[in-house]
Amino acid sequence: MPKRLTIKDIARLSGTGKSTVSRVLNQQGDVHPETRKRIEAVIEQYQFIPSRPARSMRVKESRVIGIIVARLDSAAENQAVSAMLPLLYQHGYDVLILESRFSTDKVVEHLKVLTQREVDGAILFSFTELTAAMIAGWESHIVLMVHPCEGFSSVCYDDAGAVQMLADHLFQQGHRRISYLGVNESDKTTGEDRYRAYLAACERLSLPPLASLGTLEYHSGYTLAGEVCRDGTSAVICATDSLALGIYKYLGEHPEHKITVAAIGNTPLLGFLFPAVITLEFGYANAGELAARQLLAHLTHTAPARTYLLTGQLNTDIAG
Amino acid sequence: MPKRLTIKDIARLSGTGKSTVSRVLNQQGDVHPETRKRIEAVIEQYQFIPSRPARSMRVKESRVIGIIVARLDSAAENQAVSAMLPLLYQHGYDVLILESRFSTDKVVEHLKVLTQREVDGAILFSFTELTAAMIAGWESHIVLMVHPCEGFSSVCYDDAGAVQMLADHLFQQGHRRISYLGVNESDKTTGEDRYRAYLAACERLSLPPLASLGTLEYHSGYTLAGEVCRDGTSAVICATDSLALGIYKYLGEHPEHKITVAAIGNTPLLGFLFPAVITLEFGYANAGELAARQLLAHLTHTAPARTYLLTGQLNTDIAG
DNA sequence: CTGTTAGCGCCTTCAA
DNA sequence: TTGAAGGCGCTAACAG
Repeated sequence: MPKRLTIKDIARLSGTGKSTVSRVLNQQGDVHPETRKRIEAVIEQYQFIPSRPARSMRVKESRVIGIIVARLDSAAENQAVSAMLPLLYQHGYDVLILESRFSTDKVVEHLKVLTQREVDGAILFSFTELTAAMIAGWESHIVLMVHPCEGFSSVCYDDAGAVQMLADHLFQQGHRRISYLGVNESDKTTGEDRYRAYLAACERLSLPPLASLGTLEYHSGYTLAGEVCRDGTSAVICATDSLALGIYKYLGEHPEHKITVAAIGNTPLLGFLFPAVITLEFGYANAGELAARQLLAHLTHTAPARTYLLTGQLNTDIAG
Repeated sequence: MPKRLTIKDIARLSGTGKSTVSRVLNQQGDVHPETRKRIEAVIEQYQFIPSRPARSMRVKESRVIGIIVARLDSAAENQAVSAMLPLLYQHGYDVLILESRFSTDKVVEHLKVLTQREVDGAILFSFTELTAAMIAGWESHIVLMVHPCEGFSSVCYDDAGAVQMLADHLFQQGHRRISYLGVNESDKTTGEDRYRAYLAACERLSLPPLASLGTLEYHSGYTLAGEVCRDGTSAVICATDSLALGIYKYLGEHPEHKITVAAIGNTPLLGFLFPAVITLEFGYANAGELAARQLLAHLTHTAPARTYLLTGQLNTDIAG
């Protein structure tokens, strides 16, 4: 056990005082270039790393940020988190990951824990039921994902634009019976917003709407598939890639239907199993990076709250 | 800003000294029941939480543990991690999650970071290339997942037993041509161990082996499917659930084959899309919990290194 | 430009 | 059983 060195040690080793060492460590104040070199050499030689707890205690900032995901096993959230981590670590922050499972209770509980842990900031994957009141007090050091909220920074997806893009694309391909398989409107973005956009698209393109709304799971897609694959439907837009998987299962059992499937999402599996699918994906990684940067901005110079709206990208690899 | 209280404050508030408060906080030493009650009341009333940095500094233990996963988006790893988190948090540990992407370089780098952060322990999702040398020094406070290592605690899966179980099951169902779709032997557990077990099973059951080895991705399963779906093969064992997805894609395009698919893994998607699949799953959540408990054991009372070998469970919902 | 000093909040002797 | 005192490693005045 080499017993970690302290700044006092390296002060002695480089023949200076603690404060000078501290100054070069935090690159603040003026230090004579030569003394600096000398100190840096010693630091390098002994691989000295200042103690975080000691620094935290003194400075009253933990250098920790919390991330509350809805589900640890969500592909989209995972991609976003993967993009955040390197950035945050790189800026010297530790990251605590918590899971809400879409429970507002869990969120407020986690937020309380994060407060107790004195974290410097947080990134929260939000959802419909979450109200501004639940995150009150965090405005200056939190960024929301997916769901915006007045007065808070957030990075969200352009749900309406996505459905619109999908509908237009299918229309251009000649489809005149485009139905929609979605999610219950109680979910604001994935449910209501996307459904509304579908209805609007039908209106705009003068198409007869045919839709069915269920839950997020692929089971729901399978169950509801029959309701949208009829009346001469030639294409269906799915609010979610898992829903599309459900439909494909249905189509596999009902080969008489010749239907084009389009979906929002980016499970690579979907495109692999069913190459004909048309997919629109938001850049989740990109979103994560944006969120992390915005949070960092909040933490360094008090930046104003800002909302990013990410637009999707069409993905029609195989289908002509 | 209510400005956090310190133990000094609550000492004053409860009319005692700092040390007494500290004693009840750490439930150590003898404290008069009455004084204790009084202090606890104040603590409760003000929702007092002692400062972690201050405690860490004094006690020289960070109460942080690191988890290095191979891939953030691995379903199996996610399940395991989900099980660890609550346990660890519950015991007062913060958790840092890092991603290795199967790179030994990343692992040693992360391990170094964890050392610098003075974490108390770590859980590492290991893989073939990882050698004992790379994790030297961690023996007393690390637990490995998936791959065992001499002198270190680990929780692993009984790969050989799993393949054996699958083979026996298929044999009992009357299959006499059972082929194998696996992973390159350069991967010790998923590759070599499972393949060897398949060969052994063939030997034992006097069946002619027919196997093909590729990579972990489902693309590989699709590509190699043709090589194992012939010579009268009636069933194929897949080393991995993703491989099974590849086979199913192939089978979908070659309906002339009537083949039973069995696989190790538990992607719920697989069973949903192809209910006839026979699946053997290790309890990943269970594994995670075990690992967390073992690490906690190491951290509290220096427990001896120990290896857990988890056996799988057959899953044949639909298939008769 | 640099060293000295004084705590940050907590735990741990050491007396009382 | 309890309080006072000391110091963990670091930063931020404050003198030089």
